[in-house]
Amino acid sequence: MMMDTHHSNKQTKGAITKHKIIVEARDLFYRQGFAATSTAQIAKKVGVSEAALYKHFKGKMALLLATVEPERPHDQEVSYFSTLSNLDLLGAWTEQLISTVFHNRPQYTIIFSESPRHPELSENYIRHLHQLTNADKELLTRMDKGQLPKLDLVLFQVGIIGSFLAMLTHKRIYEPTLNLQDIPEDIRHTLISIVEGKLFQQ
Amino acid sequence: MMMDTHHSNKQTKGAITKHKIIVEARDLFYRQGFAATSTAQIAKKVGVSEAALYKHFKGKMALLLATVEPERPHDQEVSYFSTLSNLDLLGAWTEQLISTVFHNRPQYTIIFSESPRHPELSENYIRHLHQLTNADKELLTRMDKGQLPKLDLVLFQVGIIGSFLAMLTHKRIYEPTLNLQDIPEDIRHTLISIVEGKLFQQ
DNA sequence: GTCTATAAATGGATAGAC
DNA sequence: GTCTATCCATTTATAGAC
Repeated sequence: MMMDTHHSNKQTKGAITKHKIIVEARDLFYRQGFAATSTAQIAKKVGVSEAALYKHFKGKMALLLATVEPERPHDQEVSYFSTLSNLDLLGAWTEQLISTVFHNRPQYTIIFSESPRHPELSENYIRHLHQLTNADKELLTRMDKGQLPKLDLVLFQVGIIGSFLAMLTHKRIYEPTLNLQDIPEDIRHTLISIVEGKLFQQ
Repeated sequence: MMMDTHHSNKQTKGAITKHKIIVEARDLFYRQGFAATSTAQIAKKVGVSEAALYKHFKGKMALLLATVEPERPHDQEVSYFSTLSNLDLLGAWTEQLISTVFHNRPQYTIIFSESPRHPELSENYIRHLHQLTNADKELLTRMDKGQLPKLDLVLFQVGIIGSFLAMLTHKRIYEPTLNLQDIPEDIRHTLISIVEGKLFQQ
């Protein structure tokens, strides 16, 4: 009845089904939005009955929460970041951030678009955004030492992610054929330039 | 039956009702999202029956389209912008952009969040974003002359707006008591610094 | 132009058999 | 753990009276 949520390896039949449900629900929430997606549609896509779906999740809301767990970025060693110049550190920080967001687009898109309506989601959101990577820590250290100007890193991060997701959406709308396997070069360039402060520098 | 949609002055009773419907629907779409808002809820808030609502709009979709018409920014004279230094022009451009977005938050929020799902909305979106202000034109002129680096202005604009809306949402979530009558200073500062390229400049 | 009443379909969620 | 069948509230939208 409780399923083996404490296992990360999906071995039992039930766990496999549960995982499938999460994957398909995430895809639908991402593409159609939470409210516009019905549990019937999810069940159909997974190939199970709605009743089965409700054995794995208490409700649609519990399912939403399960779909937004982002994977951690491939974090580098602290020592690596500490060797970088300010500019290179900022570049590496940005690269890591947008790479993480890009490879977890569905999760981030769902969180950013549904958070205002679902406070439960915000908790998840801050839990991840506030979890500092080594690049974050190195940035904060240098801000403390006065080597970099101080700013609200979380707010800035939110801004960068919001900007990134908006540009990706824009491109998808006007180039529907676009295959988004890699981060489009113009978007990457714009973001890196923004962070490194050379957007309108001559 | 067709109402006087060609008049901008809301004089007749029907037109007043129609305007009220748009205002209340916009507010609900903004706060709850399109899919999560029912026509019954809108009608109740306006104080009319659903049937009346459907006399003014063919369907929920037509109503959505009616809610996202942004007002034009208070555009300055070209001569004003042409006197500015590059940095001041960028500052003025950003100020005008975020001011327009801020005072039409519901419209921009709805457009940005619902566009991926509703292609009809995208047309509206590009119609407005592509409509160049005088500040836009001056920027493009200087890019052409090589006085400023060239970049995709629309994509950049989308990025700035996405960033702005995300930061506003972030603040609203973590400071629910916040009275958003003016643009929060930290957000304005972050955006201006981004555009002027002095975010991490020392 | 606005109402009441209602159609017709779909929404989330559960009971109970296997 | 999964199914069929079903409950009941809500959904968009319309018919027809006033």
